Amino acid sequence: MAYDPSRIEPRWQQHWADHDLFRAVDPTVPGATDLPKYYVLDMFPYPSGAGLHVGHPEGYTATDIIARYKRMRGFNVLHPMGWDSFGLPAENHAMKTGTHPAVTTRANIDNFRRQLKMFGFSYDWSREVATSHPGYYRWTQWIFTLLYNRGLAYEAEVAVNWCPALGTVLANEEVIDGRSEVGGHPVERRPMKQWMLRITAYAERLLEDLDELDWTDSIKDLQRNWIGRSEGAEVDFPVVGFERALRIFTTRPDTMFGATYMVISPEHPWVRELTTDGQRAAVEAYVEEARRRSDRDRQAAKEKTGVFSGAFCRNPANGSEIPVWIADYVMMGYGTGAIMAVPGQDERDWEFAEAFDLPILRTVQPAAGFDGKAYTGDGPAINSGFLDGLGVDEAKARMIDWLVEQGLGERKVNYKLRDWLFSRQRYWGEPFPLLKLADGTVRVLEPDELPLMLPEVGKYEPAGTGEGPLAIIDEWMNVEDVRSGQRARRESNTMPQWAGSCWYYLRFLDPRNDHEAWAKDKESYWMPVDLYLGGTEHAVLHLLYARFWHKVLFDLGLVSTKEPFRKLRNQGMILGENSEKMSKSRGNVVNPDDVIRVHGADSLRLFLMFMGPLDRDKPWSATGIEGVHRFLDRVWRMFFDEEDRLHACLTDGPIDDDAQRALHKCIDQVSQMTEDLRFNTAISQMMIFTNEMNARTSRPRAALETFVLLLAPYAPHLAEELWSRLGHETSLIREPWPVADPKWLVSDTVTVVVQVNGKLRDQLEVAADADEAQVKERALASPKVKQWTDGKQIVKVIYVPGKLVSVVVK
RNA sequence: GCCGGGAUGGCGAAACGGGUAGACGCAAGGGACUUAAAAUCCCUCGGAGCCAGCUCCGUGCCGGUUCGAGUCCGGCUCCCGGCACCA
Repeated sequence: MAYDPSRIEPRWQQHWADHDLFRAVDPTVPGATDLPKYYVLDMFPYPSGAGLHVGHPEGYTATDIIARYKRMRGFNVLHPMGWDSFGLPAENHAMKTGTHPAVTTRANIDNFRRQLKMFGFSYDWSREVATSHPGYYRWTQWIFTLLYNRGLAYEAEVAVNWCPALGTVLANEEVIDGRSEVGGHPVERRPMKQWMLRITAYAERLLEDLDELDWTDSIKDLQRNWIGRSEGAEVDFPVVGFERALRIFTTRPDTMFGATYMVISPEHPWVRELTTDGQRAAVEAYVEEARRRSDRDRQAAKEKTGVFSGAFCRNPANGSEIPVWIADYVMMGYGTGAIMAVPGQDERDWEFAEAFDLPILRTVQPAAGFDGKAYTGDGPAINSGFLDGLGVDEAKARMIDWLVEQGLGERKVNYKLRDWLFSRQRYWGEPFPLLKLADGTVRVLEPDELPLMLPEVGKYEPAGTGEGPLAIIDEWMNVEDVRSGQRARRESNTMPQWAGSCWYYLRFLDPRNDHEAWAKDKESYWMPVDLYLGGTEHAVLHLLYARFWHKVLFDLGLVSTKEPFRKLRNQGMILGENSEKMSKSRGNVVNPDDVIRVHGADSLRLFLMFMGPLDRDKPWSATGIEGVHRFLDRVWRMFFDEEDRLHACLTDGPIDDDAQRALHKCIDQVSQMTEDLRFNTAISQMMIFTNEMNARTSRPRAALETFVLLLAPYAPHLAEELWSRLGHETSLIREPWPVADPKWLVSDTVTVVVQVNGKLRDQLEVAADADEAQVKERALASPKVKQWTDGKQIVKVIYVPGKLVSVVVK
């Protein structure tokens, strides 16, 4: 009987479930905290209608290997799974078919769960959560009230992507080149009242605390760039003929003597006042045009545009009067929405100055040989009064000191990070837990009023007014507030999909708690997440939002760690066989159901890990999976003969030295590589061991048993089957992980290579403890070496113990 | 443009305090077993040279450091991801 996963796998999955072997033991259970804890988490999926494709389980397999490995190493492992189940696809489906998104979502979740279970992942399914479940979103709403009460949630008029044809607001991702992704209708910017979260208040901490995290540098860099900290100064430029001064932000206060004009954004609140009558018509036309253009259009335009306001400012550095221009290359959302333009040292300003014939003055001496336009490098200040001769850094510091002294400005740090637009004009999301009372105040709901349930709606289309489908459910929208006795209106917007995923890792700690979002003692035991694995696509938004919420919860004393995810890794993408991204339209999607039917879950798990390094993109290969399947066949045949009996080659008694060396090398390598998430090479090591044993007519049973334990995290079904057929009556889930004995890791002899002038000329087998003189002597005596040294002068002989002898001749 | 990451056989990849380049696997070719096929097992498998023992070349390109460079340094090219008029 050959290896047949379809007979083995369902049985062991059943066994694990029946014996509840993956349950994480809560710290409230006596004795639980004697064990060290390990929290290993996957980024939970959105349960789409298409089901899993092979990309999903790549990361899940990696975390499952770690979860199983850590259990064997004696950890109390928390390894949960859930569903990020609010979201657009189910709502779009509802618009087409009228099916309630909850119904679609439930069916999709059932399908995802079924597929995940086929892989034999060791999730603690008793902790499953879904963000769209009222028992979950009740607490999402509660966290929103915490944010609100801290002043971190506010309503503001912000320019959003309004699509008149679709009658709805679109997210930035849904707008392609100024048109709607769906239907290709024009999209315009339109100010609308929206809920915002003040993530910018945490910008500095979100940046600083990255340092202590075990994340890859590339992800940290992505977040750092996104936060975009820059140091500089805010400076007041008095407006000629006005009582007021125009405040600008600059990172180059040292170049102030070279500021030859000013620019304010078309959205700047002073545009109207600063504009002179003579310029009014031109300015109004320009501002109107800028308003119509989407951000994307504005950014795509290469040519600088702008218009003179008619007003002048006085440059505080040198007293000169400089014109104030209005141009859309300055954005209202950053700094003060106004700049001093220094064309001599800024490429954008240079371009604008050239286009509109404005004066250019260099205030930094360009490096010798510089023949470009704006010079942004370092150099001594020139044409800059008291700064002349100073380098850029020193001149900046001196200028800021002077500005502060004169009361003209101050040191200032700015961030690119913007506050988080937190409302969506959608149905399938968390309703905002608040009431807008008749007296104009807002009351957030108390915990005992939650959850605020989503009402049933007749149709899922947007209201057409820019509001979501909830806006027209009159009996839900307009209520009497029992606590204040006032008439009140609810919020018709819902929260974005990011909301639920901001804190799910906390709910997993205490998923069935009806009284609080999580119990404090459970939180302090399990947190932080020790390993978090997911795709790079969430490198910025999800991870930044979750960190933000976590820090707020930390400030409120509700969590015990500053950061939620101690170690973060990203899995790469599984590409189609043609090395293109898998997609239905490309026809290269691989369905795990099919693969498991043919090869079994263990083969698929193993192949996903064997393809290459975890973090790299890798193309699928139908023959590749046959290869690992063959490996598992060979493992099987290492134990059993054709009649399905334990192989006659299996020998009892002590393990011979060769087998010991092979085994302990395998233990050593697999342990290290598993720990380092280098699963591809760990599997290679297991293949090497198997090849070696299969070549032998005597296979020490004790060595093979130990090998089964190494295999267990990777191919758990097969390992359990082997373990039980070797006579063990209990699952190997909690068998101790083998430990390599160092004495079998060193051999008596080592191969030393001999190089002459850097080229390999011979290899010597020498005793591991041979001394240097002895090895050198043998190397020089070798005929193959002599061939290259005869008649030459030996200049030097280098010896690297146990590795090589390098002979230098002339 | 800026910030990351990458480039090694026909293919996926190994080599991670500089020290035998190509482990392991796939594909391919040859052989054994078989009436035949599948499966399995064995052998070959970077390129070139009177393919025997051997020599030369070879890790995207050009230089450098070193006894010795896939690995370190300087300068490029191409590919992937992110940001993008952020003052």
